[in-house]
Formats: sequence, structure tokens, C-alpha cells
Amino acid sequence: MSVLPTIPALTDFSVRLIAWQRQHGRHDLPWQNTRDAYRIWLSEIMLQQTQVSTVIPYYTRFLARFPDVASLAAAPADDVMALWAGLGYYSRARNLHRCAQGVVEQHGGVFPASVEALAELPGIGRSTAAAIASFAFGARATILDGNVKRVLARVFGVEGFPGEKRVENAMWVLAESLLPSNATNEAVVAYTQGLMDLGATLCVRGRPDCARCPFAADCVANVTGRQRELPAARPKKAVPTRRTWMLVLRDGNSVMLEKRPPSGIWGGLWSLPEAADEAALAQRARALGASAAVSPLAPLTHTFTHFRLDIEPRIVELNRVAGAHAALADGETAWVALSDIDAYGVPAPVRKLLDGLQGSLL
DNA sequence: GAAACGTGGCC
DNA sequence: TGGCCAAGTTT
Repeated sequence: MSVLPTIPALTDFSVRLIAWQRQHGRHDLPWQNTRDAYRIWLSEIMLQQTQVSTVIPYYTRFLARFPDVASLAAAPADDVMALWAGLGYYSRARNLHRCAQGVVEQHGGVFPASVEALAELPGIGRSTAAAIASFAFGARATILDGNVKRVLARVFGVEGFPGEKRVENAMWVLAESLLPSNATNEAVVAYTQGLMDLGATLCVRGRPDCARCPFAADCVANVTGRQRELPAARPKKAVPTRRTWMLVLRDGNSVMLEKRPPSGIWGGLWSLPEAADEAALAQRARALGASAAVSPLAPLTHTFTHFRLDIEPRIVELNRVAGAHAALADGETAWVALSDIDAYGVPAPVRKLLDGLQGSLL
């Protein structure tokens, strides 16, 4: 059974959306008003599952450090991770780096213009490929992000949770059918931006501003008063809790960091040595050269999308006599001054923990 | 095709 | 306070 109801007579969807975007859309975001595929690509990757206000300072810093794809491709992975630290979903940063290298090595340093070629690069899926292709090259290709799903679900009354494959497939078909025909490059840009702008500024989740919407008269959700029910909410799932012990091994102003494996949570970032319980942490502390007693710091809780992490931090002084800065850990380790943490890619809660330490010690 | 993957803002 | 989710992709 199709999830699509009868589509209302909205034959001029793209025309109305483009007109609305030109008059009421956003035109001054840092990654707009350029056709530089590198800048557009960088913004699209950062904006995956991340809001505009969060991205802007990261985007600015990143671009200042890596102004083009060649400089990014040539950078050490650790530098890329450090600039990404705090933004989350770190596989994006690893794929971003690999993608830059792919563009340099396989495409002569120039981003390919087709959706198909773009989607073969690491970190670029169907929606991001369409966004890059339309913004940078004026290609007629539809995006389908959270904004578009919300707009389509409401305007056309699409039932079902959009994260479900069956519903998402139907939305891709619908989105494709709505693309403007015979549009100039500039109109394509306005259309794609309009989809995002409408969802981000008017057709928001909480209190949509239907009075200002160009589709108010035709919108299924508005006409039937079902704005709160569309799109359908994600099915609820119990969020499991994990618990970990983290070691602040301190030597004066410096602490020991340990590089995390490339996959899994905080993959590729630098973090504190961890253990599964109190005894194991004390054992690790001794193995790393600490002889003093391990002291508790204030516990903290970090909430991810799919689980909750209770962190039990412990602090201990390094016993220099036992061998200063001996790297007895299994993986890669580094001694880092508390004032120099920014140079390393450190997970947000660990960063907070260490920031607090810097203020209270000495 | 479901689960994994971060963080911060909003109500 | 805590649930919900945002310019999705990969495994």
C-alpha cells in the first residue's frame, strides 16, 4: 500500500517555492553566494544532522585553516580531527579528509559535477550529492534532508515515520517529481535553498508559522490542523546506560591522552585512558607510573543519541621517579599541557572535564 | 534494513 | 528535567 495520499493540485510547487525563497529565504549564510564546490561541500558535510548556528564557527575556523581541497588533502589527520572536535559524528571528519584526498588523486583536485560521481566519494550520500550538484553546478537534483521530509510530510500529508525505508522511498519519488523543469542554474539554487529555508524558518517542528507559508492554503497539515502529527514521530526506544572510569594522569600542568581506535564512539579522537571499573582503573594508573592514591573527581553524564554514558573521573599524580612520561599504554599516547588541549581532537565532555581542571588546579 | 554514530538547543 | 531531534551516511 502506498504511503502517499492523493496529491493536492500543486502543479506550481517549484514556482511558488522559488519565488518565496528569493523574497523571504536566507541569502547570507557563510557558504552561500559562492559556486566554489569545496566550500559548498564542506558546509554540507558539517550541516549533516547539525544545526546552522552550531556549524558557523566551525566552518569559519576550518576554512581559514584549509582554504582549498589541496590544503585539506595534505593535512595530517590529527589536525583535521582537532578542528572538528566538538562538532560530533567524527566519521564525517575522517571521511571529509579521505574525500579531499580522493578529489585530489582521482579528480585532479576538482570536484566532479555529477550527482553520481559525487555520491561515490566518502561521506557524500544521495542527498548531499544533490545539494552539492545543485548549489555548485546548477544540476537538477533533489535533496531529501530533515527539512524536506518535514515540509513534504505536512504539505502533502505523507503518513508514517520518514526514517522508515518505505516512507523515505516514497518521499524521494515525491521530491523528484516536484523539481522545477527548465530552470536556470540560479533558479535551481533558489529551489534547493528554498526547500531548506522553508523547513528551517517557517515549517519548523515546534510551532510552524503557517500564516507566512506560501503553501498554507494547500497544505494538508495546515488545512486539517495536523501540524503536530506530521511528520510522524520516531518510534520510542529505551536508551541504555553505560558506565566508564576515566583517568586524569597528571604531571604538573600536563595530562596524558590516549588515541581512540578509528571506529566506534569518538573514533580517532584523543581522550583520557579508560577502564571498566574502579579496580581496573587503579591498576592502569600504577602501570602508567602513578604511586599516589587515586582521587575521585565529580562524576558527569553525557547523553548520546543512542545511549547514556556515566563517567567516573579519577585523578592521580604521576610518580616521576618511576619513569617520567613512560608510554606504557597499549595504544598511542601523548602528554598535553592543559592550556594546549585545543590542539588535539578531544571529545566534548572530556574537554569540559579538563577545562574545569585547569581553572581549579595550581 | 536497522543500528551506530555527537552535540547542543528547545520546550 | 528530560525527551526529542537537527542541512545523513555508513556498516
